[in-house]
Amino acid sequence: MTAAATVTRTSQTTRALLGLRELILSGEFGHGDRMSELPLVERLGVSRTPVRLALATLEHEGLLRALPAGGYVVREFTRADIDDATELRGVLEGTAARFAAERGPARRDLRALQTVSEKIAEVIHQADYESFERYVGLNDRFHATLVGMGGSPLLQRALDAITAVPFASASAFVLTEAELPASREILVIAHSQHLALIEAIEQRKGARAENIAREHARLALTNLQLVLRHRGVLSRVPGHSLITLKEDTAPGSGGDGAR
Amino acid sequence: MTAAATVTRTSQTTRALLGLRELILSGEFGHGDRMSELPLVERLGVSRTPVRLALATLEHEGLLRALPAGGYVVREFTRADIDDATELRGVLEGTAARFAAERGPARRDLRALQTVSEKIAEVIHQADYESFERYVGLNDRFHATLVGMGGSPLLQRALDAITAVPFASASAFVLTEAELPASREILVIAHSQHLALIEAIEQRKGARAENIAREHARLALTNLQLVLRHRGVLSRVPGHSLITLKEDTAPGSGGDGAR
DNA sequence: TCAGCCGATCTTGCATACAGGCTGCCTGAC
DNA sequence: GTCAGGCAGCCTGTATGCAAGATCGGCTGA
Repeated sequence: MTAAATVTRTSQTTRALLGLRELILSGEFGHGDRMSELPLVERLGVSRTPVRLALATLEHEGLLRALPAGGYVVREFTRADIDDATELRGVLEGTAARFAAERGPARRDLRALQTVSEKIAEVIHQADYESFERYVGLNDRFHATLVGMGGSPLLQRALDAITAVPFASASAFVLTEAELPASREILVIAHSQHLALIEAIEQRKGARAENIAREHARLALTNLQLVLRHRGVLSRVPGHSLITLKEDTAPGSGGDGAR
Repeated sequence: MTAAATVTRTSQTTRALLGLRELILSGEFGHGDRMSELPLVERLGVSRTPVRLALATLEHEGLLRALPAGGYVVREFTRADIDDATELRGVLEGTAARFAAERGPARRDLRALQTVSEKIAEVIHQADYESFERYVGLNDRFHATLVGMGGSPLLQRALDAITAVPFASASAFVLTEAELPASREILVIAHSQHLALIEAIEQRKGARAENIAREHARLALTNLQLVLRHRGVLSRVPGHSLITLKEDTAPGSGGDGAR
């Protein structure tokens, strides 16, 4: 107890939650795998109580599915789930943008969006991997600011629930495509949408802002299609083991199809 | 949900969850009240473990708020929260309607909507309290069918999260206004919107369906305003004790303000 | 050889014991 | 009289013990 005391002030439940999410998203468990408590206790170094609480939380988040007879299994996500989650993210972010426009954005929020946007403009004109990493951070900040400008905690909660789905977050595939040729063009398009979004909000054009945000989210699906044409890179996205793409069962190739 | 079916399998956690929700919504606890575990154990007749699990669930649902130092308090809902929740419900139901229209509705789903709609048409032309009760059931069924037609489990989840907010469900105020004169007119309007919605979905006009569903949700706010003009009836809505309407804090009246 | 039944083990759900921390009150000293 | 310090009670987080249930495998009988 004293040994790890310096490591963390976090509670056991938090440690269990983070550890479990990491285990699941890293592909340690595939979809359908049962999450028995005792092995997890051993694995995570905490007792059953926090593990059980973390499991319940992950079920609420949608990463696990509760069995009728008790216990949890890792959920499966289909291509349709990703499409749905992305579309819904667009709908909700669009609503946030509309709210921001209708209610009149705060001057400092607009400035924040513009500042992030300018930094993004610098980053996307470089092609190195580090720039892509910076882009992810900036992009997330842009979206977080935007959602915050909606001024609705409930909306924020709903969005958090949606983006818990693997692959549904705003910059899910950016790092994946860092090495793909067409990637930079997509970032350019995304940046132009950001600019248009800022303009629409500034001019308090709610409907336009909403539509732009929706279309902006759909760009992620273009990303997905791009990534799917280069199968190899998919495996570096966290949570890829939870996805089942029907056409993915390539005939004859075998590989890890053993399971 | 499945009311009678699960009665036999009543786990302690489920009992605690239902009991707690009942306690909170019935006004037993006001907003800001701390939900200590031991008193609840005594009250609900189950041990701390299921109580704790139920508390965590209610926090995920949004009815409770976790304190930084540990423990939970009953959340407070403002008028802005209700407005937001209603608008968001409209956005999500609108999305469900759009999905249904775009993907092409199943024949039997359309029939179901029409059947419910015809029954509603009969009910709204009677003014007795029983008819209002039947209306609530039919209305909920209409909305549930509509959301199901969206074909998106994620959307369904998000909507469940929204309507957990007191006053945000589709027929939150209907029973309240059963005795108010203007109520029947509102039901007539709602019914006409239902019909338009069915038509739009049938004709696969997604944008129209979406807009109608949004406006349909906003009708609930008209309801709310109507109810607020007759303060007395508000107290029979479940969860009213969680709402703080700013103008509602009459100065000096005291009453149960003793906390 | 196959099907059905029985038992053992694993697993979860529940209860409770234990420890640490926070709050608030009380008392003593200045 | 006031302030500070300490103490006690409560409250939560965590661990573990216990029992019921489900599942799986093996054995037996037809």
